[in-house]
Amino acid sequence: MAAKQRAASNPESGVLSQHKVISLETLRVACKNCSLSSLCLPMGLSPEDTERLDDIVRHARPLHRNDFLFRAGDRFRSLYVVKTGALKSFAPCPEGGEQVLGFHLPGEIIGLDAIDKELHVCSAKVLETSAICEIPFARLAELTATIPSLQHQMFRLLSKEIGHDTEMLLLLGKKSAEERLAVFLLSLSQRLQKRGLSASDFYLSMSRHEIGNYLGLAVETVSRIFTRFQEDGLMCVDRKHIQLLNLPALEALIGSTGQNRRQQQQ
Amino acid sequence: MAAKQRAASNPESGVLSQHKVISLETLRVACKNCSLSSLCLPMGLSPEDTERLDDIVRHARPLHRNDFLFRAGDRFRSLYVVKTGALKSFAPCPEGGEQVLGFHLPGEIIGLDAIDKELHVCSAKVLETSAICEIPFARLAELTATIPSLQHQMFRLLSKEIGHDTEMLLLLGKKSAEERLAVFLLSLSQRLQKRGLSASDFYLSMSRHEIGNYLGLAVETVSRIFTRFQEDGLMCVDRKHIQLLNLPALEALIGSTGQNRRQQQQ
DNA sequence: GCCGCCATTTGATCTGGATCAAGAATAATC
DNA sequence: GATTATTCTTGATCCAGATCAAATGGCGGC
Repeated sequence: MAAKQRAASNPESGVLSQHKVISLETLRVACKNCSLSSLCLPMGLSPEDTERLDDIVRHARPLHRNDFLFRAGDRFRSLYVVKTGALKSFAPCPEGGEQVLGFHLPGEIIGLDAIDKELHVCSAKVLETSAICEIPFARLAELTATIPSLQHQMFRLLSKEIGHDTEMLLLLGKKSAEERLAVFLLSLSQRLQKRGLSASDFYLSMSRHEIGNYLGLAVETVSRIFTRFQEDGLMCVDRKHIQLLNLPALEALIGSTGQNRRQQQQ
Repeated sequence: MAAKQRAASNPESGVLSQHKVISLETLRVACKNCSLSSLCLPMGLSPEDTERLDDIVRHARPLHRNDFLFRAGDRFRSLYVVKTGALKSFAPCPEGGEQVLGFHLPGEIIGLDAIDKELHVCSAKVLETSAICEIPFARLAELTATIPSLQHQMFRLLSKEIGHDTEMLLLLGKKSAEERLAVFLLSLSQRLQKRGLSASDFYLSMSRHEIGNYLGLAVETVSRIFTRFQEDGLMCVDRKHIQLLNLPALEALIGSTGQNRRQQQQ
């Protein structure tokens, strides 16, 4: 299987969107042995509690590009954790388009927004072959009731998601196109780094279209700004392959530097 | 009880921002007698469990316009529920402005985004004299561990907040200024109605500036669109006093009608 | 390897809403 | 009640980024 050789030969390569196939063995890794546990639900749990959590986690077979993990309207049963690969979640717009709500990398949890109505209001679609852990929510809720630290971890995760959405609101409400792209690239960079991959050299698993949609920009704008960043020596773009050549300069773009769009409030 | 007489004498008056003074008695109302319990944490709890929740809730003295409930950077200790009045929450922008993140009406919970980092990342400021229940989070977490339905209610609340943020992302990412205002007005209308107030006649407790900031628009745009809506017979605006004259037409503005801004995806 | 489709880039033009600039209406201060 | 400071409205102008239009380049399918 192709993935095994890749993983064995080059465990640190920043390959995010390469056409790799997931080895079945990868899927059998228990939470306690999972390299993502520090990013995921088991974070901070005792070994015993981690094992109890592990008992309810289902390790599904890998999904492939364009597969749906779930669709808007589906009944909510489980949360999902990305183990390898990448997904996007998006909400259908009443008029027929969609709003990309997020991209999900290994260790990230999908489906938290569906707990309230017990209904998925957005869809999740696979961007590149992905292995995904399924956590039936009813059983998780039973478990959290008896493991205080897991309960707290769940509260934290839900809260973190709110905090993230809040940052996005600020981004969409106040930042220029350039700043949005800079934030996007740096966010990807940091998240990949946390997963032990390169912070400055990676492959995009999403299209320019999806990036634009996510950031509230037209495809053309995304493309133009990528070119501009490249001209300015901030990055090197080759199709899906991204190299960030000047992280500090990108960070500077976000903060006080580039005057952002709309007026500042009273 | 003051709340009761108000409800009895004029249950439909849409007074949201009038300079009313909160009776001290209002503050003593236990959760089980609170008219907001159906919107708030106790929702679905048994009478006994509600009482246990009530034991940990602190009823603070009323806060006045421009008071801070908490500030960005404060240590997180408690969640807050608006009992009467209105608040706004906002995040400071790195460059010195702020992004209004939400307006909070009676029955709504503030502070969920701070659980993760145990730090408030946004500030909450009082728009009009408000009575607020404080719920120390540590004690709430103890309680949720022993009351499964309360735990579930907490999960639901957190999830609902995520869902709400998601809607805002769609609004800021894809909708025109007109649609944003329509969504804003209808959202207020619906929330007031849930609280037993008029859905079509109310007072705004926030400035045009704050509305614009919240919706990612300039003040001038807010003002202009209010005038336009008025010219079109959709509403009647007099300073802070709003009367929605044609709810269906406003709703139509949101959906398929007005072609919205940015392109539809892939 | 060849064909056709889709994604991406680049250029030209258009426009919604920002920004600038005054007034007008209210509210706060003394 | 006069004075000053806000907030809100309205008009004129500007511009970032959308939209339109085309050329180019990869890639999947066969």
